Amino acid sequence: MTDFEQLAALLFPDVTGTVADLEARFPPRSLKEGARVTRFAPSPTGFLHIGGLFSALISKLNAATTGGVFLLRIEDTDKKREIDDGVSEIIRGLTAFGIDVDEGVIGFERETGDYGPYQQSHRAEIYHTVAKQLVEQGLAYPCFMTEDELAAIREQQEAEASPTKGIFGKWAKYRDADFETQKALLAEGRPYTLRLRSPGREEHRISFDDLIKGRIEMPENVQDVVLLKTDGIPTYHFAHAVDDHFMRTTHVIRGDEWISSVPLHIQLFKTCGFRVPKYAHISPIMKEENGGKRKLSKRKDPEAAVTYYAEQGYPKESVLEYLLTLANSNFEDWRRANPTAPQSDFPFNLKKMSVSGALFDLTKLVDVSKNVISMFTADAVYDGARAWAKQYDSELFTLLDRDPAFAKAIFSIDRGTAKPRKDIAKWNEVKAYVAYFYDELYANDYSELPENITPAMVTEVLTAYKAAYDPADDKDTWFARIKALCEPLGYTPNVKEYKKNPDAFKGHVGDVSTVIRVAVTGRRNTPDLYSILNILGETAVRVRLDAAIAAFAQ
RNA sequence: GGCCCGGUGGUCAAGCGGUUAAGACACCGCCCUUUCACGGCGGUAACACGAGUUCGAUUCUCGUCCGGGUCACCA
Repeated sequence: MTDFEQLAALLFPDVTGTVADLEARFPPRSLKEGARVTRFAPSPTGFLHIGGLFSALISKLNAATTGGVFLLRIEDTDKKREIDDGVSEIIRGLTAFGIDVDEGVIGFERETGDYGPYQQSHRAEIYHTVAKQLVEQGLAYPCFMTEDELAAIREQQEAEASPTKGIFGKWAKYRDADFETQKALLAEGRPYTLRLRSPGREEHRISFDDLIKGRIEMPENVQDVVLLKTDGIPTYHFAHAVDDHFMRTTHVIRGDEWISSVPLHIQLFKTCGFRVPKYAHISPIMKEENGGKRKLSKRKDPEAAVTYYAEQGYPKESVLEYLLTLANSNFEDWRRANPTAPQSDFPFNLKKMSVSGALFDLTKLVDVSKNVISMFTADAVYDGARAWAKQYDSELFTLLDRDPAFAKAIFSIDRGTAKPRKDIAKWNEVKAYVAYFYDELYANDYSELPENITPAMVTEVLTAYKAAYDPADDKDTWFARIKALCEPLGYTPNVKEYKKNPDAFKGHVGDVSTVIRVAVTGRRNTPDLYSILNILGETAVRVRLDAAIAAFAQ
């Protein structure tokens, strides 16, 4: 037995299997040519970030459009930062936006697929098996440096303005320790980390082709990075190499904050004897702040959390649709050409992703969402609004739930036409939109009446209209009736005529309509009045008309 | 500071050596119209800067400036 082998046996007495066993246990996938295996690998440290959702979406799309596999892996190797409900939080966020995983973690302690476990905290045996092999081959070594020593080194490197920092060269105190020393230290029970014995040379440069950013050239990694922490848990880097190899990930899609560690990752894959996956680094979603750009921050920006969109009541389709416009700029063209096609039909292309970070534009989201909702059926609007209200607005929920047909009738106004209304961008706007249809929400002080309408005019118009009102009218007769009201009262049914000769009339048919509209809805601006009257029904209309007449009686 | 990446209207963005420099959002105006919304038409507004290369640079090269990322036993 070589010293390395003896050391490995000492370090990993519990490891019985070999890397070859793992290769057999997690064989290459039999997928059709070109199928991509992608993954979303968040750590459960808080709410799901909109940037996380974005990269999950991209990964999902890549797998889906190539007939591959999209898997969810939980990177819970840092128990300090972990939060209790972290995993559920992530899964809730993903499913809320319809991003279903093909494989991996699907719930608390629940997972599906043959390449698991998919939670890193359950994969210790796998990491240790690989680590052991690395030690046997002399590619990794135990490092007994203390936190204090490390801190001192950092300080010194800082003072010397050393361009490359970290543990390498003369700083790597235990890199070349002989077996006797190691054995003695181990016997003492000294805590240690397992470090990579980096084969890199400072003057070497490597390059790789990022699927989004293109060819990138960087210095080779020379640092003896930590592979296993003192507690035996792997660092991100080591876990990434091991997991993405044995889960047979073909395309690693992640935020571009990782780009600077790609040289390390490539080196890790190679020294482990793994094939290097393809990388695609996504630019972060940014926010504007006093003229500058910065990453959306979990702390400062409520809109960073995906829950924000659910709370506001943006349908998931809207958020996805917006994210897609950020992802592929030709998405909007495609959407115009295919207004009703499901998003999954869009031929997503990684290569068309923007290289630089986009500012998150809430205004644009609102516009996108209005378009999305305008394509919904009344039933879908009802369902969306009701589901939202159930959680966030009990008063609205009660109203909606009480009479579905009534609510759907409201949502049906102008819906399904070539030019649907676009009044609603998110469900929290629904209450205001439907308010005057419900006596519980309806309040009218007639303050919306325009300045030029006098109380006397209100009284005469309303009295006349009340007499003429016939709920059985179809739309044309209804409007004809209103026009007929005009002349006896001194208004003109012809707006153009009024504009030509404003002094000859008290007003025009628009003013008459406005009086009725305000009397019945309390608003100057509403959708089609005829529809509103119909939905309200004769009784309610008459009650409101009478109330208005009474209000202006004195 | 070292190492990377980026810089086209306010925002998202096409463009890849010769274009009147697309389009979308926002904004403004007009039209349609019983209000609003929708829709239609039109408008304001951009290649960070400086040198090269070239007959010709938004497109290529270099420099400057600006922005972002990263330099942990965090991911």
